[in-house]
Formats: sequence, C-alpha cells, structure tokens
Amino acid sequence: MTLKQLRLLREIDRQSLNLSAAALALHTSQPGVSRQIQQLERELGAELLLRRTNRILGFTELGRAVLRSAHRLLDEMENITRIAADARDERGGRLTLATSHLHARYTLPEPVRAFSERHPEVQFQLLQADPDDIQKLVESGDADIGVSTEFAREHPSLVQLPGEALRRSAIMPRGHPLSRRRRLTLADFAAYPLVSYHPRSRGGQMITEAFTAAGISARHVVSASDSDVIKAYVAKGLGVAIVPSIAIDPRADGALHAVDVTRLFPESRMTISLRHGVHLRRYLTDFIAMVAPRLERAAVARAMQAGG
Amino acid sequence: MTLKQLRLLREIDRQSLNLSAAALALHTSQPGVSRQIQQLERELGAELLLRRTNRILGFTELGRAVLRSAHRLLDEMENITRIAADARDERGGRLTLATSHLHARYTLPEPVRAFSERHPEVQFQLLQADPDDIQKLVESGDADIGVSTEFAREHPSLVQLPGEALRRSAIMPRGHPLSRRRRLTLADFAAYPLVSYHPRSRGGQMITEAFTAAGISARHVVSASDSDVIKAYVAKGLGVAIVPSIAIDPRADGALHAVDVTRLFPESRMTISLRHGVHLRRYLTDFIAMVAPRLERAAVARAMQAGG
DNA sequence: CAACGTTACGCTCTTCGTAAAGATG
DNA sequence: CATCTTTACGAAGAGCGTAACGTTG
Repeated sequence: MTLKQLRLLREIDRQSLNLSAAALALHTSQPGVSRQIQQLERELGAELLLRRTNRILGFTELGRAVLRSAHRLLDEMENITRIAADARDERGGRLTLATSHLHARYTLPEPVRAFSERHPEVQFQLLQADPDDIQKLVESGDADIGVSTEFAREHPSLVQLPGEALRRSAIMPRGHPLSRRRRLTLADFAAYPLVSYHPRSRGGQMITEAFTAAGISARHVVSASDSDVIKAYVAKGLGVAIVPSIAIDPRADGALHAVDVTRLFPESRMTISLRHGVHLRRYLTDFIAMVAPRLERAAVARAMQAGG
Repeated sequence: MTLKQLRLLREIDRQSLNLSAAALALHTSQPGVSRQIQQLERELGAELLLRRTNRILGFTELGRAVLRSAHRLLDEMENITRIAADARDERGGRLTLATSHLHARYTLPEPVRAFSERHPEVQFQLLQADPDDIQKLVESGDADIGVSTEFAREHPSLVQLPGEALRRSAIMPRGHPLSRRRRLTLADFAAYPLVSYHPRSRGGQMITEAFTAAGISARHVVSASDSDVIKAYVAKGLGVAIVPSIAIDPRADGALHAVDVTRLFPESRMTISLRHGVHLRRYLTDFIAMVAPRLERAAVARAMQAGG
C-alpha cells in the first residue's frame, strides 16, 4: 500500500470512476492508474472496483470502506505538509474562507484588509455560501475556516468557536409610527408587514420562530436572502424588518430608523468553524485573532485537540 | 512522503532514537533508515531530528508534530488492512482484551470460552489491568477492546458502550448481626469495620463517596484490589464488605451471607470501550455480542462512526 | 468509431544492501 | 575501541510512458 495508490483511489471517486480523468488530474498515464489499483487490490486480497470487461461500474463495499479510510489518511498527510510549511516559516499559502452574506459584507472586510496587508503572500479566497454549504465546505476541507452563525446540527469533525454576540435591530423608514416608540415588543410588529429573510436562512428561522412562540402571526411581504435587499425594500416603505445591527450603516442608511431589539430574540453569535484535528497554519490563527480578538491562540489550539 | 518513511519515523521514536534498532525492527538496513529520513526532511524542507555529527539527540518540534500525525495516519493504514482482511472473510486474527479483575474473573470466562469455540483461529489475549491502564491500552490500540466500568475521564478517541448495570451486595459472615436485617441502610454499616477496595479503584471510590455523602464515617480495615481477597477477609470475620453481586458464588461462598444493596449506591455499568473510528472485525463484533447481548451490531457501528 | 480500460514492452530512476568512512564517549 | 550515523557504490527492481489490444455503446 502506498500513498500514491490511495490518492489515486480518491481521485477515481472524484472523477466518478473515470480512470483516464483521474490519470489526467494527477498528471500520470491511464495504464499507470490501472496498474496501481490492481496492485493495491492484489495486496489487500480483494477487489475495490466493480468491473465488467474494461469498464468500471462502481466501488465494491470494501472499496467504499477503503475510500473512507483513504480520505482520513490523506487528510492527515496533507496536514503534515501544512505543519512542515509552517515550521519552515513559509509566508506563502492559501486561506479559503466560507462565509455568509452578512459577514462577507459587514464583518469581514476590515479584518480581511488587515490580513492581506500583514500576509500579502497568502492567497486569500472568500466563498460566499449559505449555512449548510458553509458547513459542508469546512467539513470537506474545501474551506479552511467558516464564519457564520451557529450551525443547527452538530458534527464530530467540526470545531465551533463562539465569537461576538450578534445584536439585532428593527429597521423602518424614518417617520414610521413604530419609530416613535421607546421600547418595542414583538406584538408591536403585528400591525405592519414584515420584510424578512428567506426561511431557509438561520436568521429567518429564528425570527419566525420567535413570532410563532409569542403567538403573533407576522405578515411577510418579501423574503430576501440578504440584508442589503431587505434594507432596500424597507427604505421603499414596503414594511419593517429585523436585521443584525452590524448591517446598518448610519451614514449610508440615512433613510432608515433603527431600534435595538436584541433582547426580543434568542442569543446568536458569530461562530468560527474549523475542521477538527487539522493543523492551523500561523497565518490562519492570525486571521482568527483579527476576526475574533477574544479567541486566544492557545484556546483555539486546545479546542482543536479536544473532542470535536 | 511515503508510508515507509512515516513508519520509520514512528519506529525511531519507539526505539528511543536509535536508528540501528529501528532498522532491525523493520527488517532493513541502517543506511536505508538514515537515507529515508533525510529524504523526508528534504521534502518537508526542515529537519525532523536533532543531530550532532553522527549522533541523534532528539526530535525537533516539527519532528514531534509530524510524529503525532504519523501515528494517526499509520493507524488509519492499519485500519485499511483490517477492513480488507474482514472483506476477505479471513478467519484468523488477534483479539486483545483489556479488563479488570472483576470481569476477568466473573463476567468473561463464559463469553471467552464461547468465543474461542466459535473462532478457534483467532488468537485471544486477555490483559488484566487497572482502570487507568485499560483506558490507555485501548486508546493506544494495544488492546482492541476494554471491558470495565465507566472511565472517570472522557477521551475523544474512545467510544464507551454501556452494558449491563452492576448490582452490588453487602457480604458478611453467616450469623452476622446485619444478616438478620431485611433492608439495610448505609448507616447500618457504620458500626462494623469495612473490608473495602483500594481507593484507587473505581468501585472503592464510589463506595467511599457514598458514605461520605451520607455523612457516615466508615472504618476501613483492609483495602484490597479485588473481590476474591475481600471475600476471604470477610469470611475470616474481619468485617463486612460491599462487592458486585456477580462476584458471589452461592456454592463456593457458602460461608458468606449476601444482601442486595444496589439501591444504596450510584448506578454503575459494565462498559465496553473501543477506539473511535477503528474498523471492527467481524469476530470482534461477535465477541461484543457475546459479552453484552443487548448491544446490537448496528448500534455499535453507529457509535463508532459518530462522535467519540 | 470513439471512448475507455487492460496488457505488453523497453527504459529510467529509485532504492536497497554491502562496504567504507567519520565521529563520539 | 566499540558504537552509531553518514557517505559511496554497484546491482536489483519497481514504476513509468508509449504503443498496441480488446470491448463496449
């Protein structure tokens, strides 16, 4: 068994059982791939791939099991190269970040700028995605780090680090009747149409649940997936909305009046997610420190070692 | 990077930095070992070993980090061979079991006999050890399975499967004053010296804590580490004791009177511990089924996949 | 016949073991 | 000087790519 063989097996899966494509992807020849897999099969004493005369139909049960192990094994191998690159004190590298619209637009621009200034050699890549995809990207290693609110479902291979609590504000056009109230309650919103998040998003769910729990039926006029769209409709007078306070820019959003309503909803936090057990390159811990200064390097490292 | 290089690195650690010994252990030549490590160092671009002209003084910080990863990686590799051996439906293999005196002596003899009859080709090895060592043996992979009571401290790489609840009985010589009582309380024991487990053991701690919590100071006359010794002293009239009910053999222990006192102490269970993520060979799940029939194969497999 | 996997063949490069050298306590 | 690591060298072997072959849709 060699690392090359396992890498090939993984690539064959990625290329949906096309050996030629796998060979191309790994810069080698088709016959080489074919032979390496045969050799692995001979060593293990059982077939990994289901074949029908020069055609590959799928993985055997064993093949799938080996594939799962191969993934873990190769992840660990890539971890070693990461550790070494860090030890060499190499400046270069990549940082792939998966995040939601909210953080991409409002939380991260400044930390990302600061990071790029400090680590100009690091290729920074931002992937905007919805919560489910963020989670998948981090789990699979396609993203090094996720920035979002808490994930609904836990996963053993994920480490979630709680960051700043998220404040929420109700927004409405200036001069709106609600803007004269000192202290708003959920019931106050019942009289006005609500410009809300798409229910698929975490923020949308939470707000809907809060209204339902209070026995108040809110009338939704627009379901958008990001706060910029929501603000635009509120500014046009279509209704009121509840958005994270960081999404409000006092200067740019002069047409809007905002009232803090954090206390009306369950607490929610910006959350940094990482894959359990992966070595954190120095620039990555630097980045974390920029996004969530309260998370110390040591605390992060500890969380990565302990149970995921 | 090759598996061979990582295997060598692990062996060098095991042989406390002696390359010659590592070469011997892995059936190769010293120069080969030396070159392979140099090659790995060249590829990683940094040194793994601290050298002083033809002498190896230790691991570098990087070396230790790589070693940790290498362990995980090689464990996964061995896992693949295990999976394959299982897929080949091979009958042979080894089963190393770490367990405490109690289970070795009373719970396991029959399951082990049945197992050996069903899987005569499997080399069965039983390691008797105290709880801490059982945990370490399973964590390190030196034992495939542990049978004991729950471990005090959790560990992410361990999976603990709860088995049968443990019943406890008070034992005393026949004709002892307590033997006339119908229903015993902790306070009843205060008047008599206690033959107890060594406080290091889990059973000993639990019993001591129960007395302390009830505000009763028990007088310990003998601290033994297994129930056979305890029974012998109780039979000699040195005091009363609380032991797992399974340790009492009505025929062999005719000189003793036993009263069930399970309800006086916190619940405790026989617990099977496995290493997280390791493939369970068929004979191992067979063995688990024999020891704890309530644990279904599927449930065990699920626990191994989910968070450790 | 186009696409794909397997087999055949010749070449290169790696890797291994033996032997020798260098260094240390 | 015994022990241990590194360097040198020659031989064996593994792995690769090109080319050819066989099959399938």
